[in-house]
Amino acid sequence: MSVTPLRGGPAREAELLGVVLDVLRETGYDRLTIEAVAARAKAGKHTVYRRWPSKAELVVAAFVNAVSDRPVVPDTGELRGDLLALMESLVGELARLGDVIAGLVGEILHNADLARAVQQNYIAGRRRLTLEVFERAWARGELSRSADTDLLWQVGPAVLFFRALVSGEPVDHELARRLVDHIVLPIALGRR
Amino acid sequence: MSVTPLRGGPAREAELLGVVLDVLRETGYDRLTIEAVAARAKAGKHTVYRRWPSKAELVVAAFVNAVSDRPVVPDTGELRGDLLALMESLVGELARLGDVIAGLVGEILHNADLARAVQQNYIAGRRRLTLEVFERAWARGELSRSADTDLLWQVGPAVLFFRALVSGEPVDHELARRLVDHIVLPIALGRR
Amino acid sequence: MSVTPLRGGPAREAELLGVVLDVLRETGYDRLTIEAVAARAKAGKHTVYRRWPSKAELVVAAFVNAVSDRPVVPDTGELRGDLLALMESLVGELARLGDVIAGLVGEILHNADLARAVQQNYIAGRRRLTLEVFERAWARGELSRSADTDLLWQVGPAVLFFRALVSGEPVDHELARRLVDHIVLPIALGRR
Amino acid sequence: MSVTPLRGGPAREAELLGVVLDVLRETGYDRLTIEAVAARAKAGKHTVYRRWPSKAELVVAAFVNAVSDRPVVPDTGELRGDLLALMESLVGELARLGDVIAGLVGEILHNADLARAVQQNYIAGRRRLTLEVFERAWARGELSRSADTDLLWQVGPAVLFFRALVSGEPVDHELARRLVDHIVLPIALGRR
DNA sequence: TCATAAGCGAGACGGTACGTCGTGTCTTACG
DNA sequence: CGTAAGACACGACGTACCGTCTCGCTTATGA
Repeated sequence: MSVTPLRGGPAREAELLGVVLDVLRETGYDRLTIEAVAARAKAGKHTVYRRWPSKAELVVAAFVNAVSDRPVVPDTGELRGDLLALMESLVGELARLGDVIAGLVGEILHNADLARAVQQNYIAGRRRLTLEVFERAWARGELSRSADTDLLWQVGPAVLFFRALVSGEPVDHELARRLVDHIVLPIALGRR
Repeated sequence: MSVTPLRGGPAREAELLGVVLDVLRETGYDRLTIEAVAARAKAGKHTVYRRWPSKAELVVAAFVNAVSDRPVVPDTGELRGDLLALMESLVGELARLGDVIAGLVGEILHNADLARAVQQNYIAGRRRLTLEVFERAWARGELSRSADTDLLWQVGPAVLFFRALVSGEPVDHELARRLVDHIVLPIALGRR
Repeated sequence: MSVTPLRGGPAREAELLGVVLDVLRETGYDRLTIEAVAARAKAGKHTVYRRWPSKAELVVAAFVNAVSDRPVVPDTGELRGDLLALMESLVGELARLGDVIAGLVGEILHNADLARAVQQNYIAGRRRLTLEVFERAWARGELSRSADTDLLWQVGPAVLFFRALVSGEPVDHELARRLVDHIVLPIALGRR
Repeated sequence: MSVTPLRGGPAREAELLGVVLDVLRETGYDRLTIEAVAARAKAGKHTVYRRWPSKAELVVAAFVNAVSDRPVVPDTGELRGDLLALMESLVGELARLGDVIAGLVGEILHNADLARAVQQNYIAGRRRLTLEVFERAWARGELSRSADTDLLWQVGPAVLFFRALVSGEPVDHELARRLVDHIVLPIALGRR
């Protein structure tokens, strides 16, 4: 007379996506195998295919699931503090999800659905967050009227991505600080 | 008095790498198949494997081959012109090789050899080129003494990559100009 | 209340083995290819390899399957009739399975498992059958007490094999009759 | 006007054929590889292919070469002695060339050239030898007028082949003696 | 005496088959 | 019913041989 919950249901789903992240970290996107994911999760392949029809969608789901707990907009009362907080959260995110993002990059150009998913579930959020920070600075009178914020917002993320995924240089607190103090903040404030 | 190539040797090699670029553009890294490359080049699989032991090394070779004709250092006599020329050459490169680079990104984190190859054959060259531009500007007295050139050089490439590979926004002349005029040049000159 | 076969299981198996016989007849053992068998049966290679791990075992299985419906012991009430019946069944078997047996011969010396399989699944049965015929003849008082039946039983099969597989001479009813009347029967009866 | 010997010519040829026998003995016909033969003989593949255009012809050549020193017709003055000598030489031959013959058997049915080569270079010789023995016995008055010599001559070889190549039973002096004393000689002499 | 041609070892080449593994679909048996 | 398990047709993996083909190198005259 007990209610039978849909066996595992959403919990099982999260479990599977967690396994996807693990496998991605260990082997990379190209060598990730749906069979391996199912095996490690002690699931049948059908249970995976029923939910996500392809490797790309599976990995996107894992990615979206992992970034869905969006960081709260920081509000330190000062542009520099807000920017540093944003950069720090990105640094942490890259440490956790660098592999996932790297794998997705290879697909984005050949998969419009994936491109849209990343754009809407990830980029847009980051952009929004940073623009809010700029808006608050504008309201406080900190922001230079000439700052190209639509370009400026992505300088920080872009450099972090570039170093993490392409050039292989370290991505850490010190880098975040240099980016803010030597590039983003001077441009935003309109002075060097 | 003609040089006798070792039975098609280097010529065949370039031919194969050209096919790799074609296939990459059409299908992306993940779905690139050595069998498909061999078939399209009317080569036996062994002919491919003899030269490049894995898909990753094959694609790296295609990439290195495609970028090996390095752009000459531009010298317009003015920092802005030099930076614009650098950005323009990058824009063109991304149009030609965006897919290849995207594919490589997914592997870099899991393949130290590949990371090194990209670093040495690509990143280092771009970095050198840009730093030379900064040095000439310094010699001309254009460059601010406080500019963090070691970070600054990669702002342009990073944003271009970010937009081309991740956010999917357009990468064109206008973007190159905005990057130079709104971000890189102000920081380099030390004024807004 | 019907027996549910395991998804095509045994039926598919017999189908595959039939294809093996066809291919053997057309091309011979050396040129038989597992890929060709799978293709002709519209099966994946895995479906073949799952059941038989090597070409030799596959061919043995096809052979055993083809001879598994053992001929009934003939009982004509007279030694000559029994022997003729045995020879005739052999003649037919050689017509059907000569190629298969020929292929196996090349492997028997280098494959103990195969040797045992042929010995137990084929030779032993033929031997048993013939010795029963001799026993009945003995019971009837037809058989010479000095007949070396352990050697004699294989004279017929040996000559048929020799002609079918080695010397290429015809193997037919007339040969069977000559073998019985000129060799085996005289020795068995103890008179010429 | 001397004939130019093809460098190393016949000697190298015999050497290669010797290697073929070795490889056959070790691996069997099906797994014999022209590449392996060439490698072991430190020869280029071309050197092998120049002389023998296929595996079957190569092996036939090795076989013919190995049996080309035909045994002299024994003449012990008595049918039993002659037959024993013939059988003994066959027993030895099977020990040396069983593998080669086994391999050939698998091809004979699908290769008319091979069939003819074996027939002419091997079977015919054996047959001739044995019939001569029977003729001498006839001349001496030993042979029954009713003996079917055309069939009888191959009883011995057939049983030896059958046991060596198919049933795997031992082939030795004792077997040779039993064959002569219990089968061939009684039939030949027309008494039991 | 020397080029010169042939045989040679070596091995690259375009292919085919190997035996393994992953794909995405489907079926079975269980709880 | 949703699931774990895994068979299935398919096709790519990376390796090994196929039979053809060029390479240089030797070697042995016959110009």
